[in-house]
Amino acid sequence: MARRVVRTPTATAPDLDARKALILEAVVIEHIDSAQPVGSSAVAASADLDVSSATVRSEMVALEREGYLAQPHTSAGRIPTDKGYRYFVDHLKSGVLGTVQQQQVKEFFAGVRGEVEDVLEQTSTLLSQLTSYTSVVVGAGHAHATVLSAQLVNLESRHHLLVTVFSDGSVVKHSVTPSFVATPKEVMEASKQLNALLIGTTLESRVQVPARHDHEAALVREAVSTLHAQQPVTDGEQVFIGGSSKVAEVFDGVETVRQVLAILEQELLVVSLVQDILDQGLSVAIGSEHGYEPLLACALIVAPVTIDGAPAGAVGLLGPTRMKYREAMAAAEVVSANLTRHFAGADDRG
Amino acid sequence: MARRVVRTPTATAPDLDARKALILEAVVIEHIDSAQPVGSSAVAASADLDVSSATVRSEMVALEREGYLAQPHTSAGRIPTDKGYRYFVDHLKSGVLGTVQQQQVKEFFAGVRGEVEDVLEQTSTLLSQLTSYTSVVVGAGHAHATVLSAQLVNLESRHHLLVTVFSDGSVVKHSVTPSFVATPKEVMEASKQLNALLIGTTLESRVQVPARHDHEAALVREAVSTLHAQQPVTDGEQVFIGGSSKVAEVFDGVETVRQVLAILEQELLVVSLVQDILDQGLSVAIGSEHGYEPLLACALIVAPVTIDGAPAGAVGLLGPTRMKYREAMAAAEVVSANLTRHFAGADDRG
DNA sequence: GTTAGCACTCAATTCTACCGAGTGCCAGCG
DNA sequence: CGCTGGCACTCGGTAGAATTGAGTGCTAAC
Repeated sequence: MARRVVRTPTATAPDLDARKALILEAVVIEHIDSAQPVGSSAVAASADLDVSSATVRSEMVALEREGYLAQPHTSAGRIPTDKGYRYFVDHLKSGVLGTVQQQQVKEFFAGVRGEVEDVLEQTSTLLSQLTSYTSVVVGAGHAHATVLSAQLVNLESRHHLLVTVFSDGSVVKHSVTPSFVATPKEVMEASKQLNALLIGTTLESRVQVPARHDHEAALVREAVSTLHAQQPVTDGEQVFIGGSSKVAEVFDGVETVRQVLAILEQELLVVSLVQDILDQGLSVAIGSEHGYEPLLACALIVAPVTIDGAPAGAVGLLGPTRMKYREAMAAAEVVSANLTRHFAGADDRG
Repeated sequence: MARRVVRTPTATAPDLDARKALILEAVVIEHIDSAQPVGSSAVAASADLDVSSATVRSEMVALEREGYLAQPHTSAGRIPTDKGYRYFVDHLKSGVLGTVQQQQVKEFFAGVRGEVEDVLEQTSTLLSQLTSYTSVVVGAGHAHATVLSAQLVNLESRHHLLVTVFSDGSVVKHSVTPSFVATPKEVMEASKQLNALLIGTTLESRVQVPARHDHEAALVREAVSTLHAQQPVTDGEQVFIGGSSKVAEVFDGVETVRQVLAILEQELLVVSLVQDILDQGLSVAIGSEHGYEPLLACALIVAPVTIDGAPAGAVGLLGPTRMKYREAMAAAEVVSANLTRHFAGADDRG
């Protein structure tokens, strides 16, 4: 596991003097736009500071010495470092979505309905369409949800299904295959006992299982142990990744594309990545900040989604470090806000 | 929608004379291996026909005239056309898996357990690891499965969950949100009625719903209509795609990678693609054969999975037309056979 | 029917020269 | 003292020319 850099956004930025800040900003903006190193004359022309390119140059060497800019090679322009992007992002005035996108979001949330999973999945598609970056939508696990109902259904001979409904609306099933064939009556009885036993508990609660030796008790024991065998923290979590084809668009270099795709395949890793960033109180992790080497070329924007104030997941956007932060952050924030509102208002509507 | 070419494997191959067949085979094998046009001298050296390169050349012009080979430009070697690959595949002696892979499959199926979905998902990872191609695993929908149990659970105020268990072991949930708040007693009563009404039916059955105007009847009506609103054919189907990062490895050209990834994102399309190929009785679709233009550069290998003789899904491998057919087909077949066996034997084991 | 020989083709590679964007430095200026 | 115009220098990228070499098609001879 790579080293993790813990930092808060504010502690990082010892505030450059106004002119340096303007120059840095100009370089970042221009480089995001052109994907090319930015020269002093371009900066002198674009930013509204009335100085010559020579002055810009001398400021640039300072910025480079302080670690905000880098030079791919002598006699090329400058490109921002991760630290440079960080400064840029920390001093970014929050942007607004384009009107087209606003409309798209509005229509989407007006029309979306159905189960939570479906909504999250469609949201991930929406986000990636809004921004043309790959989106990551994480739905929180049901570690703290309580059991509303547990039911044992016989499929065939020794194969039963334990179907558990949680207070957060999630439904999970587990196979229960004891070493004996139970009668329908025994299954029904076990089902009743399971209901009595499990309702109101969470996956973390310990449950007193009957120690008797009859079939019902055996079924109940097996069902409970199967249910609790699942990892409470990670297992219930859902990840929806939208627009993975965008990876091939926004990153250059087949190898980078491959690496990023490989990361996205490991959903657990993606979840913990997003979680880490949220835990650090960040909304953007740039390059080395998230500590995963294969994602050095990436920036990850996250925005939490809450239900009744409690964290219920997050939406994220994955792009190159030179991504369009303002637009992407706006999109993530708007979508997470809409999602939060959608879930809060879900009961009151149809 | 692009034109679909329907053909059976045997009808396509008017059997080339022995020497041409050998030459074609040599070109295909060599090109799969080297990814480069194959010259006459290479063929003369490799294949065990004792002729000179000049003879091979004159045969090659014939093969080109008949559409089995193509020349990227004059003074380059030959590469196989889709038709050439088709001939090659149709005359392929079925290969065997490498011992490492055999071991891997054995260990996997010895150790795998859990719900069908989990098994399928892990299988897709396995397949892609075995072959370093992207895998597609399709689980059949439950159009013909009968309802084993239906239960209505109240989440909060007007938000209920209809949880339906099918005979194929699948569990689906649907939100039921009537315009009134029902009492716990009403919900329980509705749940009972739903059970009585739905058990034994399929999603395609029409069900007689009560026409009464009380809360129970309204709940039942809403629940049944919600359940039947789902598309029986497509909705229950599951797709698991493994190793999408392999796309970036085996295809060259960012644009191709992007297109293939974009296709893979549309899961419904992938399902119907696999289904189409199976319906044609093929096990491999090469280039234009599957009729999707963005996949012109692809070949797709499929192998059906059955439960008790009935189709229960399929496993597939997606690679470039110059993929390693023998190994990949062997992998797909072995895995599909193991999967079939796994599901057949699921009841008898733990 | 097969083959050795040969002229020809053409993508890929290498080399060279050159261009120009951009830099660092410095002397002069307000 | 900070800014600026000027200038020499660097170095990646490009364009063109020359070269290479794998591979072909053709033909005459076996």
